[in-house]
Amino acid sequence: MNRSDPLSLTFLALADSTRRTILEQLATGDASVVEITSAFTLTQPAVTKHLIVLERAGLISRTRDGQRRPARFRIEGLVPVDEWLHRARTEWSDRLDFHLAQSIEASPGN
Amino acid sequence: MNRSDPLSLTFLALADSTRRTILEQLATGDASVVEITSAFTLTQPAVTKHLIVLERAGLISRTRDGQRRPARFRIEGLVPVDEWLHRARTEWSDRLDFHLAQSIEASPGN
DNA sequence: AGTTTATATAACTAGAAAGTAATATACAAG
DNA sequence: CTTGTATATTACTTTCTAGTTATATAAACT
Repeated sequence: MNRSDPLSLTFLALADSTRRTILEQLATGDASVVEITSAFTLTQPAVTKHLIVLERAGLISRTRDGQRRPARFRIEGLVPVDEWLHRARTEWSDRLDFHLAQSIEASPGN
Repeated sequence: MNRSDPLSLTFLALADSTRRTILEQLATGDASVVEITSAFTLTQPAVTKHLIVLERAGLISRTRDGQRRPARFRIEGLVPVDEWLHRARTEWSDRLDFHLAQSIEASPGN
């Protein structure tokens, strides 16, 4: 298997503190590439690349404002991650509980 | 910034469908390297490497059973991700709502 | 039209990640 | 103590990622 499926792309986009910080900044409002760049010790092309990663992950959209192309946080992009986590916490922990119970039943003294 | 902080390590570990499948398998109970390997078309060293990535991310622990070193799913390892997501969904969406409200207030007709 | 400003693209480098085959280690069992 | 089995490690290759500088494109402004 590889890491080019949508969920992997989203997890991958989040696996970088620079990109998470960009999302945090975007939560305060849309921001242009120049504005985002000024928050880091990074060059403009580096920021543009991060935005491409975030966009492919569905975590931002790009708009148009004159010659600027501001980025906008897409909170819906987090839904698949949220759903995966929810499954892990519910279904899986059920199963974990089940197997734990089995072990206890099978243990000496039962 | 880089991607060696704990949260990035966890997101990175999850950004691979093979590793997510391993976690899913472990949710049905502990499994040895050989058992995990048999579920994939991968060599044993490749699986060992994936387990190391999952362990560094805090998502599994390794136990000892004779010559086997079964892996065990650590559901607690998901807590930091869960917290990050929760912050994003609550605080951030509050701020997003706030800025949206500001835009509406500032718009012509108000 | 020419200049400035914002963003994107190209070409490149350095380092990390995922995989392999081959080998070493460690424990179990005759 | 030798053999078999489970896992780890080493050495290597390939691909991907993040960053750079330099340049191209595109819109805005005189």
